[in-house]
Formats: sequence, structure tokens, C-alpha cells
Amino acid sequence: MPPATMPTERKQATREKILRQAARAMRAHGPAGVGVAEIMRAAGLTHGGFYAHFESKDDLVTEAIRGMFADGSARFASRVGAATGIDALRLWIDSYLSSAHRDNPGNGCAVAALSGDLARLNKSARAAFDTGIEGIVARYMRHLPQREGFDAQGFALAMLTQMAGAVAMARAVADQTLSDSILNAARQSLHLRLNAIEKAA
Amino acid sequence: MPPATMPTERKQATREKILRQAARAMRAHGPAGVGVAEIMRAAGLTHGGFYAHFESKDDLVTEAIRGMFADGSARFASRVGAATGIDALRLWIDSYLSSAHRDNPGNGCAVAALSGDLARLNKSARAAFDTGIEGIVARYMRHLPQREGFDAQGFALAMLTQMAGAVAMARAVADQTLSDSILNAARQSLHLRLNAIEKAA
DNA sequence: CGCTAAATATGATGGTCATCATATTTTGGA
DNA sequence: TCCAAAATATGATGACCATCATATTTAGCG
Repeated sequence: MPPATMPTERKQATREKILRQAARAMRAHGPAGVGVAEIMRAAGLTHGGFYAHFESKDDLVTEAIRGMFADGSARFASRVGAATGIDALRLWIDSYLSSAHRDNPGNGCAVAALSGDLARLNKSARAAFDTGIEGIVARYMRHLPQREGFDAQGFALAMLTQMAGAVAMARAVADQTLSDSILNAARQSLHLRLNAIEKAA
Repeated sequence: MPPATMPTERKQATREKILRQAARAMRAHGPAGVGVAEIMRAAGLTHGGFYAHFESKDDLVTEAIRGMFADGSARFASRVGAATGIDALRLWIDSYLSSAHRDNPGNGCAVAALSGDLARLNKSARAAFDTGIEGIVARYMRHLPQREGFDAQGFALAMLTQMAGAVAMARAVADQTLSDSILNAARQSLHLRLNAIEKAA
């Protein structure tokens, strides 16, 4: 009989299946826009067993947010490949500000999908979000020059808010032409700024 | 007896009181995060009379969004005063990316407050949002140079997504220092871009 | 093959919400 | 002062949701 702190493999797998579906549904419909029963159904289970895996829905939200940022980290690595420095960021920007990302919030960036909801979530969810954002900023900074007179952290933050804001707004508007213009404008703007950084090297 | 198409003044005033409270509460807690009863209570009424003023909650949401953009237009004029051109935009950026705006979503910009929720709202609410965004872009463009080789509309869109994204993220994070850094980074970034536009004149 | 504990399912409970039918109050004119 | 119509209030209905108590199923071990 394994102790309670060492869950069996089946339970662990089920927990991860729930988390995956929760992360997808919450990015698509908002944490409050999806019910426990629906998540469990998507995971191929029924609603009652939920509390064997999570203390509460709030607990699930927090864990799902952590998972989203982990996914995002993997996505960055996969999209950027072997590129480094400004070139890596250029690849990432084009992938992020794409219609594919806009049209698939369930598998996309947590910041773009959830920024609006987070102010209404509890402390632990917001702490998980903070940690995730700090991770993203650190990642961007690794690809930015560290030199006098250039605020790499400030640039990373501005870049992230620009990208997430653009995708959120591109999802919000109803008119597709306007939506495409939003993505293109942000992409253009970021490439210009990266060119300026490179030239000033 | 006035015809139904000419509402009495009292009814009109009540309708506007409801709309004002709805706009405030929805920006603070999201359209789905506030109930009809709560809005009516904030307006000094009880929940049942609501349907004498609005067809449905969705109808209220749409009308409230329209009102938020009208407020935003007035706020821009008031903050910018007599300034024009890039100087006007500089004043607006500093006002928008302030802790005062971040800490008061109920009276702030609809784009920053609602972008995340809009993808989940119905068609008419999203159409009202589109119209509002087009108005903002037109306003920004009036203060930008119209010259060859400069995409004023693109810049206006990029500026709006940067600002709204930064405020949304500044509201989302729990750590106040990080939140302040986000606002400062976006402000810095926008001022640099405006300086470049001015210098290239 | 059968037993035990873990894992999952069923069904219920209390709460909240939008909506609406009906009742009461308020207003402005005779 | 009183009345009709408009404006607002009361209370109910059905739907949905998180949570939980209890029942059933499944997996591994003897």
C-alpha cells in the first residue's frame, strides 16, 4: 500500500488529463466560463470524482495556470529551434502574432488568454501567473543584448505586453480585416524595434 | 400620453443611471462577473424593473460598451487639453499608463478592461467594441503625421495594443513592483517610438 | 479466482443567476 | 384631491454550478 504522498500512476495520469483539458478550456472560455463537470467530461470522466484530484476549482485553476506556462516554454523552444539572440525573438514574434495563434486560444499563450481574468482570481492563481511572467521575461532577456544604456528587462516587458495585448485584441474584435491589421501592426512595430536594437550594437 | 417611442424623462434618466453603474461594474468585474440585481442595486433600484429598460442582459452589455467608449473619448479630450500632435499623444500615454488608471478599472479604458472578455460575448457587443476601437484609432491618427513611408494607422493600432496590453497585465499580476515595472516599460517604449517619429519629420 | 483499497460514478444540496408575472408606488393632469 | 398610466418592486421559476456523501467499478496481489 503506497503512502498517500506517492500517488499511483493511474491517478497521476488522470490528474494530468484533467489538467490538460482544464488548461485548454480555461484559455478558450475563461476560468469562470467553464464548469468542473464540463472539464471532467472532456477528460472522459464524470464530475463527482473531481475532488479526489483537486481540493477545489480554485486549486485546479492555479495548477492549470502553472501548466500553461510550462507549455509556453516548450512552445518557445520548439518554434525558435537553434536560433539565438534577436533572430530567435524575430521567429517567436512571427509565430506569436499569427492568425494560427489568434484562432487557437486553447493551446496558446496564457498571458494573452487570461490577463483579463486574472485580476478576478485568487491569490495563489495570481502568484502562479506572476511566476510565469517572470519566466517569460527571463527567457526573452536571454536573447537580448546586455549592454550599457539598454534596458533589457524593460524591453522584454514591453515586448510581452505588446504581443499579448495585440493577440487579446485581435481575438476580441469581430471584423476579421481589423483583426488581421492588429496582428500586422504589432508585428511590424516589434520588428522595427528589434532592428533598431541590432543596429545600435 | 406620450407614445412608446418617446420615453419620459424619468425613464430616460433611470436608464442612464443603470447604464452608468453597469459600465462601471462590468469593467471592474467583467460582464459575466456582475449580476443584474447587483447593477440595479448600485443604481438604487430593485432587480425586477430591469426589463422595463433593457431587453436582456446582453442588450445591457452592448449599450454599456457603447457608453464606455464615449466616456473614453471625453477622457482623452480632458487629459490632452489644448495639446495637439505628438505632444497630445505623450500626455495621453502618461495618463493611460498610470497607476491611477490601473487601480481604477471601473472608470478606465474599455479596451484594457474588456479585451479578454469580448471573445466570449455575442455579436452585437463585439460590433460595438469594433466601432469603439475604430474611433480610438481615428483619434490617434489625427495626432500623427500623415507622410510617405509612415503607416499612421499601423502605429495607432500598435500603440493601442501596447497600452491596453500593459494595463491589462499590470492589473493581472499580484506583485506591485512587477506591476509598476510593466507600466514603466510600456511608457518608456512608447515615448521612444514617438521621439523617433518626431525626429524623422 | 477473489479480496481489498484505490479510483471513479451517481445523485443530491444549497447557492446564484437571468428572466418574468404580478403587485405596488409614483407622476402629472383633470 | 383623485385617477389613469408609467415606473418600479416583490416574489417565483427554471437553469446552472461547486461541492460532497455515498455507491459502484477497477486494478493488483494472494
